[in-house]
Amino acid sequence: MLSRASKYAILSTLYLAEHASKEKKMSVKKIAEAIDVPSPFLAKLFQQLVHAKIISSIKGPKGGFFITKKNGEKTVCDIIENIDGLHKLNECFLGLNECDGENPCPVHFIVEPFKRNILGKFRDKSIMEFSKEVADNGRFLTLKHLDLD
Amino acid sequence: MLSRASKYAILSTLYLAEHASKEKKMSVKKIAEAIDVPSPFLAKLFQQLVHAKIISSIKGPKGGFFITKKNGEKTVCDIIENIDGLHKLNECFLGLNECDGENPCPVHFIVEPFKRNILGKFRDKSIMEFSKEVADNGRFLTLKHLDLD
DNA sequence: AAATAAAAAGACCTTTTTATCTTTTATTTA
DNA sequence: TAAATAAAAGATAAAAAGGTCTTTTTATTT
Repeated sequence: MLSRASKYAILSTLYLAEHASKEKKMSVKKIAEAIDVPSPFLAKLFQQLVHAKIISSIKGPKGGFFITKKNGEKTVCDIIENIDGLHKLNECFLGLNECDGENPCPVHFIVEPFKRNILGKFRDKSIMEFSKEVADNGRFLTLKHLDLD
Repeated sequence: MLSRASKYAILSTLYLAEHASKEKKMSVKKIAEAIDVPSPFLAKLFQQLVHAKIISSIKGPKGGFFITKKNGEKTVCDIIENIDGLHKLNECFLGLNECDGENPCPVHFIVEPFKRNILGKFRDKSIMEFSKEVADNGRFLTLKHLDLD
């Protein structure tokens, strides 16, 4: 449904939102290590996110990435739109070109409510709100293998 | 979520279930045309499905693919398992390695019920039952651009 | 038996996605 | 102002997915 690129972008943006600010910028390398994604790949993604004004960056020593108040008003939808394109979230689960209430695929009425639900979540909550929720609930965002015992 | 290969395999198996039988076998070419998928690619997929005893085939003139009563007892889950592997249906929506009720990703509680739902549908209904449902509801299974006006 | 039709098998090609490497540019600090 | 640091930009490489082609095998029909 989502490409790995979008997933990386979402996770690292949420990570940024929680852990960085204009006063505490973070380098790609640190973020990549924290959530365990390949750092040159993440660097590329961040270029796109900066371009789309979803995150901010400053070059040079003490530089890095961070999220401004304005950035934080963007949504996860904006991330997906800029990396994968929103259609990726809307495609028919079985790949039919025309699949809607009028002409549904065999699983349309199972998939459709889910899509509406997740799209709503991604569109109606700002990244800052989303990030706050994640932090409040103590959720991890890393791809690392957690050692829970 | 599902690869194109799995989607092709599901659609064409359901198509077979509805339109072919031991008495009326169908060639790859005809099926590929009917649902508009690349026929050499479908041929490859069908090899795997025959191997997994999800569909049957006879070589030579008047040969082709069809579904026996025994075949029809298999499920869509079986198809997915043989083409993509079932894990594809179970992966975390945001790509986290460990994502469950104990340690949920930010959208886990939206995604999990949906996954249970669709997995149930794919596992508890046989291909024959599934196909009957599709036929009864007059659903189309083609990837073609339908001319509805 | 020969011709033919269809699937099986396997090699091969193309495109997309994922990932890396190198060079350039901007910023800071000593 | 030089050295160091970090992102930007762009070229390249590797892997996976998607798709095609050719040859072989099997079965049927004439």
